[in-house]
Amino acid sequence: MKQTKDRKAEILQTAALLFKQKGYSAVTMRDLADAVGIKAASLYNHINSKQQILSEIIFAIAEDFTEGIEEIVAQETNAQAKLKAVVAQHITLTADNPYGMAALNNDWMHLEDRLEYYLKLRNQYEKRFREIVLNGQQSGQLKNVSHEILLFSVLSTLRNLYLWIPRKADLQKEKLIDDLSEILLQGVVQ
Amino acid sequence: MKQTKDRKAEILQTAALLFKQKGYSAVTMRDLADAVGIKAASLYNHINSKQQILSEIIFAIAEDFTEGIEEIVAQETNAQAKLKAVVAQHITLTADNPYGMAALNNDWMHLEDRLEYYLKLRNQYEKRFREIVLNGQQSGQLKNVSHEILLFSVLSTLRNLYLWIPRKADLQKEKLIDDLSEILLQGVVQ
DNA sequence: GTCTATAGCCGGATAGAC
DNA sequence: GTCTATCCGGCTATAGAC
Repeated sequence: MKQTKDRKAEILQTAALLFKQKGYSAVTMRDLADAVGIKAASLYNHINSKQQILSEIIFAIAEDFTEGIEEIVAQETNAQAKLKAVVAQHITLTADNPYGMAALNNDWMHLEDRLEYYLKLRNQYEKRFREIVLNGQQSGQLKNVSHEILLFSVLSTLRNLYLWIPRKADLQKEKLIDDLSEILLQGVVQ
Repeated sequence: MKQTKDRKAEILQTAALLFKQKGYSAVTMRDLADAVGIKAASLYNHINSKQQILSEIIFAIAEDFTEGIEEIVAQETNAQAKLKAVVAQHITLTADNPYGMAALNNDWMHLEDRLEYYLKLRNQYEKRFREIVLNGQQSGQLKNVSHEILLFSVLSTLRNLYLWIPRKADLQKEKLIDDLSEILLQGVVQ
């Protein structure tokens, strides 16, 4: 009834929502089919396997992040501006696709054939982020605490945005970028 | 061969490790038995069900957190000291049981009978945390940004410690408490 | 306390009619 | 493009021997 392309997008979107709620392994093809309103066997006219669904959801986002941080690193701005740009990127990509972000964060270990490629992208992302932090410390803009703790702390918050953003119905993106950057960069104490 | 009590502790500990790696649903009783070095059927001499394993892992920690934050709230100290005490509690409990923390964070939705009790404990914890933040804002110690964003940001980092602490073989707990409190409270900019 | 064997159910995926 | 029917393998859990 529906066109293949629309239906496939609907399947991927619904799958991402279910993966967020229960995790990849706990979602069955029958669960997914029910949520879409068709029978499990019919899913296979649009996708080849459950594994392919996970892979498409994850890499659509992972590649955006990798490209985005390369642009930020290339900017001729100071470390503080680069960190704010990273915060903005996380907020923008998470707001666009919060359930996909959940899969990226929580279900990557269930990737099979493309697990190595995922790990490569993630390591590349963290390497670029680390460069920004180390440069900021060398130039005296950022505190000389362990860059590992700094990286862990900021990235933990950014990676968890998917838990928080969908609850804000009327998301004021620019305000969130300003407020969260302020908290992460300047702290919470008056 | 082994005593029931030792074996049960070994099973719970091994299960927590496997749950961290793949999530509750993707870990089979055969996986767990293999990792312990016995056959799947033998697990049932020590535990009643897979569900009971998850429940015991999660509530052992969840109750510690709930009790701990009640003590912190009751302290006669300012908001900054209370927040540092919360950071210290998270670091201590995570260092004691990092894999259990993973289950607490990622697998709680697979609780069946005791899901409501879990949600009650979690809501109580967040309520106490929110009280600390709101009091700190009213007394002028903490910035007047949205307390929701502040809470989300700090709690995201603390809840992700389980990903980071096990990688630090020679964890210097007191130093980590100082450094992470500094970053979360005072920010990263010089 | 551990084993082998197996019950009974549910998982992903395919075949073929419409 | 969706359906019914089904394969077959893997799942949790139990029975009963040692």
